[in-house]
Amino acid sequence: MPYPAGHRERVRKTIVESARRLFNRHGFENVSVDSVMAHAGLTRGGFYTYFDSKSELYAEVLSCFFTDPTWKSRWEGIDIDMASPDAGPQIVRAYLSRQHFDDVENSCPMVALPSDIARSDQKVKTAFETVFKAMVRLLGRDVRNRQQPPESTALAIAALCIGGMVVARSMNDHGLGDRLRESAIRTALQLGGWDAPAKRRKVRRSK
Amino acid sequence: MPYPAGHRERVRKTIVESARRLFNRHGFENVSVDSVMAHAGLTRGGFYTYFDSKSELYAEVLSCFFTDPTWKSRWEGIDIDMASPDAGPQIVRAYLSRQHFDDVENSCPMVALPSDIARSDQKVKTAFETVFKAMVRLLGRDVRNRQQPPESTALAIAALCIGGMVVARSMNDHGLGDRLRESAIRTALQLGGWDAPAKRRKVRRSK
DNA sequence: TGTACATCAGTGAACGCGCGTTCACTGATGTAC
DNA sequence: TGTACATCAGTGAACGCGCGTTCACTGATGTAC
Repeated sequence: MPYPAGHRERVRKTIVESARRLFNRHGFENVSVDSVMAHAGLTRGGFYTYFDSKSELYAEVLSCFFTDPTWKSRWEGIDIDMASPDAGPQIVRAYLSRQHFDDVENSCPMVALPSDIARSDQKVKTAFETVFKAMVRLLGRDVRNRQQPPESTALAIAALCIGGMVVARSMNDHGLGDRLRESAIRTALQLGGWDAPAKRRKVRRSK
Repeated sequence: MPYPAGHRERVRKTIVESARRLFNRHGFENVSVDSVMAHAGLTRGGFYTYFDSKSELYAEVLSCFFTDPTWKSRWEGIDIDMASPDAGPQIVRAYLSRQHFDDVENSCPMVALPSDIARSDQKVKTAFETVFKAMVRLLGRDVRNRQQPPESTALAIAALCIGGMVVARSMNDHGLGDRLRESAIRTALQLGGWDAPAKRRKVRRSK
C-alpha cells in the first residue's frame, strides 16, 4: 500500500478544518467545494475520493468541532479546565466573550450556522444535537442553583449563550452587542448560581 | 398615468410577502428571484422594475415583518395586546410557543435567518437591529423585576427567546426542543418578574 | 543497494444546470378628444 | 359614448457565470525482487 499510513486521515482532517473555517465565515451554501479544497492545498477533483457529496461535509464539520480536543482552548487566553466544577461559569464567560464574538472563523458552529443547520437534513441536525447536548451536560453538572432541575437550568443557560451571541453577531451596533453579551453573562451566571463566590476561590469580577 | 393609483405599492408588497415566506423557509441564498416572482404570480423580468437587486430585498423583508401591523396576530390563537402591561409575558409565551416553532413560513425572521443576516451587509443588519430593538423596548417596558436595569433584563429575555427558538429549530429531537422551550419560557418569565400572578388577572399555569 | 512495478492520491478539463441580471418587446390601462 | 393614443407594468428569451460532480489521466509512493 503506497503512501504512509494515516496519510488519508491527516488529509481528510485538513479538508474538514478548511471547511469549518470557510463555513463559519460564509455559511454552507456560499462555500464551494473548489474553495474548500484550495484552502486545504488541494484541487477540486480530489474531494470526491474523501466524501460522497458536499452535504456530507456539513455534519462532519459540526462533529469535528465537538470531537476535536483543541476546541476548548481555541479562544486565546481562555483556558477552560473541564474537570473543575467551575467549568460552567468559565464556559459561559468564554462563550459570550468578545474574543468568541470576533473570531468568526473559529467560532462555535452553533453560533455561526444555526439557520443553515435548521434548513439541513437529519444528519446535520443530529450532529448539532450532539454538540448541544454535550454543552448542556457540562453546564448542568456544575449548576449550583437548585430552584429548577439542573438540566432545565442548563438548557436555559445554553440557549442564552447561543442566542446572545447569535443576536450580537447580527447587529451593526457593537455597543448594543456588548451590552447584550454582558447582560447575558450576568443573567447566565445568576441562573447557574455562579454569581456568589464559590468556596473561596473566586473574588467578585469587576465589570 | 395608466394603472390605478396604489397598484405598484400593492404589487411590491405581494413580492415582499412572497419573499418573506420563501426566505424564512430556505434562507436568502437558496431562494431565486424566479421563485419569488412566481409565488407572487409574476415573472422573473418584472422584479427589476421594483428592486435594484436581489440583496435589496433582504433588508426590505426584515423591515416588513416589523412594520406590518399583522405580525402580532400572525400565530393563530395568540393575540397580543401591545398596549397591555402584560404584553411582555404574552410576547415571551407567543415567541416560544409550539405554533411559532411549527410555522416556519410566518416565523419571526430573527429566528429563521440569523446566520444569513450575520453574513449580510450593513443595511440588512440595521434592519435586524430595528426589529430587535423594538422587541427589547416592548419587553423592557413591562419588566417588573428591578434587580437590574429593565433594558438589561429585556436584552437577556430577548436573547433567551430568540436563542431558545433557534436552537430548538436546529434539532431533530422535538422532545428536547419542547423541554428547551418550556425551560426558556419559565426562565424568561422569572427574569421579567412575571412568574408571580400580577394584580388578580392570571392564575398559575400548570405545565 | 538498485530497478521495475502496482497502487492509488490527487489533477484539471469538461458536463449540465440554475442563478442574477438585461433588454427588446407586448399588451392592459386610463386619458384626451 | 366611442375611438386613438401614450404610458408603463409585466414578459420571456438570452447573457455570462459559478456551481457540484464526473472521469480519464498523471505521478508520487512503498514494495518485490
